[in-house]
Amino acid sequence: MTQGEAAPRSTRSRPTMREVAALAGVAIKTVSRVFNGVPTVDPAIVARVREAADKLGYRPNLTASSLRRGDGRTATIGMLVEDAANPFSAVLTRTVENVARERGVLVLVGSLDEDPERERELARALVDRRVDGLVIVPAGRDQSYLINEQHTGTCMVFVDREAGLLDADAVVSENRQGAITAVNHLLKAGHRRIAYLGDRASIPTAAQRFDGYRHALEVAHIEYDDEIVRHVGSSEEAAIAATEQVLALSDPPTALFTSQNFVTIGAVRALRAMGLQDSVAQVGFDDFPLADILSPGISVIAQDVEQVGRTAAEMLFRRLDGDESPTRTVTVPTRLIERGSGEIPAEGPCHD
Amino acid sequence: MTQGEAAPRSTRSRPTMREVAALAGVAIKTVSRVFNGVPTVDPAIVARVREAADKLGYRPNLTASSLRRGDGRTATIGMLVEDAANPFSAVLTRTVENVARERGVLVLVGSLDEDPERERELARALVDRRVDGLVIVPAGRDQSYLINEQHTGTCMVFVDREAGLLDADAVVSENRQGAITAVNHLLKAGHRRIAYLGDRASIPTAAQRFDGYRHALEVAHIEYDDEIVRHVGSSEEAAIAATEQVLALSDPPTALFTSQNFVTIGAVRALRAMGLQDSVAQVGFDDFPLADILSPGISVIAQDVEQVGRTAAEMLFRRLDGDESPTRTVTVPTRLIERGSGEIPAEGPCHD
DNA sequence: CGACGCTGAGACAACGTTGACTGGGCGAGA
DNA sequence: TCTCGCCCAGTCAACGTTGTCTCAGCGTCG
Repeated sequence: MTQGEAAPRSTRSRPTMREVAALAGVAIKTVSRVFNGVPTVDPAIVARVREAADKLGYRPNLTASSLRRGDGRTATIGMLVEDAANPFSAVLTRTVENVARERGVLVLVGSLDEDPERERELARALVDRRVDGLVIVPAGRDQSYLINEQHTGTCMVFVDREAGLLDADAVVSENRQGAITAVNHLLKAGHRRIAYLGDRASIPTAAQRFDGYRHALEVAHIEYDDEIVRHVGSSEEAAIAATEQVLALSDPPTALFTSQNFVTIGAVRALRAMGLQDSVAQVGFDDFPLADILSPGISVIAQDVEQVGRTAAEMLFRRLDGDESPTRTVTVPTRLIERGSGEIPAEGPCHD
Repeated sequence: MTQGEAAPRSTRSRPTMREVAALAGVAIKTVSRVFNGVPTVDPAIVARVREAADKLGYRPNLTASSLRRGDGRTATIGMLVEDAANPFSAVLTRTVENVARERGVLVLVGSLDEDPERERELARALVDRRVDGLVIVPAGRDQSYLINEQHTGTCMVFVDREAGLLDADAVVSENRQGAITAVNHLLKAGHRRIAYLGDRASIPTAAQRFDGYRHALEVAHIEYDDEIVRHVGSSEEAAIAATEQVLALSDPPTALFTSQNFVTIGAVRALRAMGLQDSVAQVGFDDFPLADILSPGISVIAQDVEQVGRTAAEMLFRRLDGDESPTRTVTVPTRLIERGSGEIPAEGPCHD
């Protein structure tokens, strides 16, 4: 809490083309031409205009420009994620930003916190600012409120989950197959009693992963037991509690499939607190930093978040460039990373 | 890569107030009044206008509005961070977003990757879009290029590092004192040979932390030895290499002060690879997820990123509300979190 | 030497909206 | 009954820019 000096505020207002034109002794339209790189302007005049602009500290007003311009483009896209602070959303944002930057496009970011109401509000706020396109990780299950915007030319791509009640492009991870891979991996290590701990079942990705879990068990002829299935939401605390509960059962699981990031971490904490990290196997869905450095390392089904983000951004810009092909959903593969926790063998009598 | 249906694109263009007015049978100005909540409109007319707007799917154009409006506010601020994907930046972004949201303000985000050129480009891009204010984690050491914008009424707050050659508000963490605390903590555990591993010295925060390191050693009458000081940048790989190097010295350090996030994590990896995690002490600057779950847990000087972000956003909005008090720099305290790695005692002959 | 095309710059209107002003209708007070 | 003032909706211009059109000047070719 230091230093200072008289703060010079809003002394003069921002110069406009009019003022630059006056100083350079040309018409306003000529200034416009110079700043738009129109080649039919006398180099001497270009120099005079540039000089005048520099002297005044002139910067073009993109909002006015986009208003007048034919295409009405704002060179801005909107991005709605679950929470800008979480690693998945952060990496996604950055990847989209990278693609956008190549085209001089900036990204407006909003966090939804899984609140469908907020999703609508923020989507509207973005539309009101006339963003050229939207990248949305939807919180709700009904995006029909965007149907109007879609018809009036706002391009949009959904990420991680498909849009509900709206025909739109989407990029998703291979959730169901990833879950199947995870469970099969545990089965291969001899486990027959595998708990499922995941996010609320109302969340589409969670539902798909759960579906994969059930499918894999069914194929292996293992009876489904909802005693060892918990849809706990995405908090570490809830995951810790759930882990403790299932392991306190009279017939506890020998392996855990944790289908969401924070759930995985919560389970890791719980296992360590109980000293079971080396005897209960675990495979998590979604990789996380330092998963490899724990002991044992945590085996995961890793999503390729960069690929998801890049694909989504590229699809969006292709639409903006006029692609009118039918909408599609691109599925990005996941892959198993073995680090130790998923390879812990089942204890007790061997069923092989 | 599935599904599809004829994609209906840009069929009609977005409706305007003119069209709503025509449908409702009123003047365009009346529509404007309705959407701005002006109370002197007949409720029956309000209803008619709203109905017409809904039928057309009308949404006001904020860019046009802000152009015409007296204050010229766009209800958008710009945020430039080091990398939207890294946890520090992501949390910062989210905190600023939260404060902005309360005021109906959206946030444009850009990543600088420590590139001063990019900083200028993106700052310009934001100014060209007439953002109401800027929150900047500066990459360069010279922000005088913003002097014009400052004088023409663009408010700005710098975060994590103060602005160079520009008198502007800033919110920074207690870097020097935090480093002193870290080193003192290691001294208290009996260490006399403490390595410094940090980001490039050209980065202001790194320089301040390094300064704290030297100061603490000086106060403790320990001779400075640049054999065990490495300014390695912010990559894990470089940190791993540096850690290996200093520990391979004939007179290796018994403790490490790692002054940056990725450096800390790199050192953690290197120590584990060498099996030294329980014999070489370590204190890191900046907390990171799962630091507590490692064994030993990693002791850190934690920055209060939320507080930094919130403070910066609040300062910015106070300026936007007309605060013309002298600029100031707010310093947010850091705190030591003991988790084990920093409490490992010095081996060998005791000097006490 | 005159008509013509071309080059380069300016005039004007418009993008979608709102600030400032105008004007019609109506009730109240003289 | 007339006037004054108020209430409410409409007209007009302007925000900063660019698309369209116009026009002056000049070189060229028949």
